Amino acid sequence: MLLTESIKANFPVFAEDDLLSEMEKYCVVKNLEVGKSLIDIGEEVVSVPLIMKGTVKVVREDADGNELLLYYLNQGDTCASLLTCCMNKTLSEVKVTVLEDVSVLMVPIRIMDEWMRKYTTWRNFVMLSYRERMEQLLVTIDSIAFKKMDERLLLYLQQRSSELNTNILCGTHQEIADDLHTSREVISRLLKQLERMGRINLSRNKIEIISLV
DNA sequence: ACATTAATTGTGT
DNA sequence: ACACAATTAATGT
Repeated sequence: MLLTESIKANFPVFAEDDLLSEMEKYCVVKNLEVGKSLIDIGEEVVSVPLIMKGTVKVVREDADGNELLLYYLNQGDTCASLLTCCMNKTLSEVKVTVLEDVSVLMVPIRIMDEWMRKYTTWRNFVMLSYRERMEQLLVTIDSIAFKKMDERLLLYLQQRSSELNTNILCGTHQEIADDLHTSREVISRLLKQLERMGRINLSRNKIEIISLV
């Protein structure tokens, strides 16, 4: 009842009553605070999170613990990588950590096979999540491979502001630098340039976007 | 309200 | 990349 309502509110695509009542029956809501981990690399994927509120960060990691940002997930999103792990019954390829307190709907893996067959809306949701994530990752990979840092930063700001649907991004220059694998100074200087061009406004822990085009 | 401290940001080399 | 200065926010008194 209450759960169904919040599912509807956050994932309007799930309109089928049967699917909704099964969700109500099998899924659980998890609330996690900043810094908590949803899943780590190598762990078994027992359920897939649908984000109802908050933000998480999905990363890969190399042997020495250097993190590679894959993508952020916000309200209405789910993790494409975990979906594949789920369907192939493989261990998690990614680490998912909470960036802003989240409330997630955990969909148990065992029920998903059935839903894929039974519910068109579920299947479509999964496929769409894949497609969108794949497209976004391709753009990101292109920018890593072919673009200079100034353009990569621009793309980063664009992606984050459109994901969150806001002109104001919170966080430090250091965090951006970590995401883009560069030094804080480089980011500070590039941001300063953008500010001088009148395209953003800077203040502590905050970037206000005026125009990125 | 003021002083102290810590964190973040700016800049020259 | 490093070193240091400047600025800002947080905290104690």
